[in-house]
Amino acid sequence: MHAMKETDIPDSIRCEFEERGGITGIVESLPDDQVIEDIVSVARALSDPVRVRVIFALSVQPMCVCLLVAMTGYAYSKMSYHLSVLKEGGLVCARQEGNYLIYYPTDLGRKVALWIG
Amino acid sequence: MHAMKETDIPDSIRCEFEERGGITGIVESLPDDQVIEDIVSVARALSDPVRVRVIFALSVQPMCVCLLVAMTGYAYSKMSYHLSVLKEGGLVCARQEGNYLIYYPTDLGRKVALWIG
DNA sequence: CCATTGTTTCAAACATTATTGAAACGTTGG
DNA sequence: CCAACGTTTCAATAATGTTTGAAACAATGG
Repeated sequence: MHAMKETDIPDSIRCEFEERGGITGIVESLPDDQVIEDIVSVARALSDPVRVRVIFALSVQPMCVCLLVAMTGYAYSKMSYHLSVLKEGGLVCARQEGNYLIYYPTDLGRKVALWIG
Repeated sequence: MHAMKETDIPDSIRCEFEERGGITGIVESLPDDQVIEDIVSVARALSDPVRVRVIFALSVQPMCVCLLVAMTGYAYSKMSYHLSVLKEGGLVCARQEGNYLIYYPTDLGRKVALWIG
């Protein structure tokens, strides 16, 4: 009879691997699903050059959409879309001032802009 | 004649905005394109839960693809694809050992795993 | 040399995101 | 109330990303 083997593992890592409790042990040491999802949504927000520029610009100073549009040359609808992705990722928010919407980074947005800078 | 106006700006930000050199000044203070692209490629690498789990797992300990496959239940080709995205983002690399490829985090990968954890 | 094992590559199907222009919404000033 | 302005929403299209299974590759052991 052949022994029941979990998975073949190269010698160089088997020992360390088993000390850590094998697959089960490692899986248990990973962050839970909610944390993973939060990381992913921030990462998604930063995974487009338009949005990275916008969040850097906003962390220099809050701006209305019309300024962002003037700065980038993009259409309003495009900018609006990207701002909404940044908002969903929790990186920016906005306050209304008269006819204008002024976007600015959240605390998280500021932290992230510092990290990646 | 109507004056040539750059863009209408709400009062609450005009002053600060002009002190910073207007659009030109702000654009100049942004990171240059290459830096932005690097940020985007790291962010893209982290913008999928599979990959976030993999990079956490690898920073617990280096693993061959077969272990990652056993750990997640994904097909080899799928895992291989995600590993290649992580590699392009500069977060992981691999060394060959006999028949096995053992993936491990780069310095950047380790830093990132610490930050986001 | 052959068969096996671990891994990658490829092309096709599929799913998610991004871009566009037009229309709608809310606020302001006349 | 009406017109103008800043902004968002929507639906259609275009572009990217992801998944799948089959085939190819490279290293190992017989």
